[in-house]
Amino acid sequence: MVTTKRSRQREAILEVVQNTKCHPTADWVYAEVRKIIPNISLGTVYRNLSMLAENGTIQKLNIGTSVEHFDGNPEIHYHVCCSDCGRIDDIEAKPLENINQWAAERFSGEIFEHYTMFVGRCSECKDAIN
Amino acid sequence: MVTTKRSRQREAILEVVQNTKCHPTADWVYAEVRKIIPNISLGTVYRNLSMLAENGTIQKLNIGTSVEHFDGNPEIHYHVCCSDCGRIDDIEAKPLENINQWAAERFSGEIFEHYTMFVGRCSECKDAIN
DNA sequence: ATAATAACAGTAACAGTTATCAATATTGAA
DNA sequence: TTCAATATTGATAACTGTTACTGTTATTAT
Repeated sequence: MVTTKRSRQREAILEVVQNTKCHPTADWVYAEVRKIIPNISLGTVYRNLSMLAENGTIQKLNIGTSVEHFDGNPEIHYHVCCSDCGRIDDIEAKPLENINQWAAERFSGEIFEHYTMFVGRCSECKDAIN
Repeated sequence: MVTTKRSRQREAILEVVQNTKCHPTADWVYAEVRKIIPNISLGTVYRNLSMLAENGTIQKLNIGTSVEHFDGNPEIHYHVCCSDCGRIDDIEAKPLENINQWAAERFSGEIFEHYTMFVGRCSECKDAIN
């Protein structure tokens, strides 16, 4: 039987990811968690982020770069990547389910779900221009 | 002044990418091009794929894995990734431009464009089930 | 032909991530 | 409480996909 034991490291990692809106990378989480547990290892951060994503507590995002990002909100939702500063913001809305139907009508197989990434300019960078 | 010189390697790479519908990785292209130019180097494949994507002849795709894929069709369009076999198919339609407007209404910044990746089951895998 | 230089093959370096392993921490039962 | 079983850890090596470097080769304009 495979049980799961709690660990202070995992709990700290989860707290860091849940308490930011910045859709962090493993490295960013590592730097933050080290403020709480200074000798935590990077491998532990990776291992636990994957574990938490696997069991649906958080989600792993693919934002179009080669680096993986994480989201403390496990609900699937859209994101915007600012083309000026790279920041990732949420689109506060439910995914458009009818798009799956639209795609299915144009595809010979089946459609289950979709992921959409917007590219834009965040409000801060927009303001900075003017 | 920066000129561009033709090369047999680049032309072979382009032909391989344009003559497949499989949205290949650099490694796959490398294997194919070696059938034409056996001693071509992997670095050359990467260099030219990037160059061709940069100048808009082909496009670099991010399909949600850590590996980059390429598409001989430079027009932006949607894709479906088969959750059974991993194959990537095109959705034969223009991107839904009004989605940008929809997103902009739910976001404090600006929206320029979007990328959508569908997850589904290709027709072959669908048939294989029955 | 020739000079200038873009592109090459081969290979080392790099970044992000995963795997390995002995030591440590957590857990449930005695 | 102690204690045995074992999940998790820190440290580090290994791995993967990609990029950078370097001396040589191929393309191009003159």
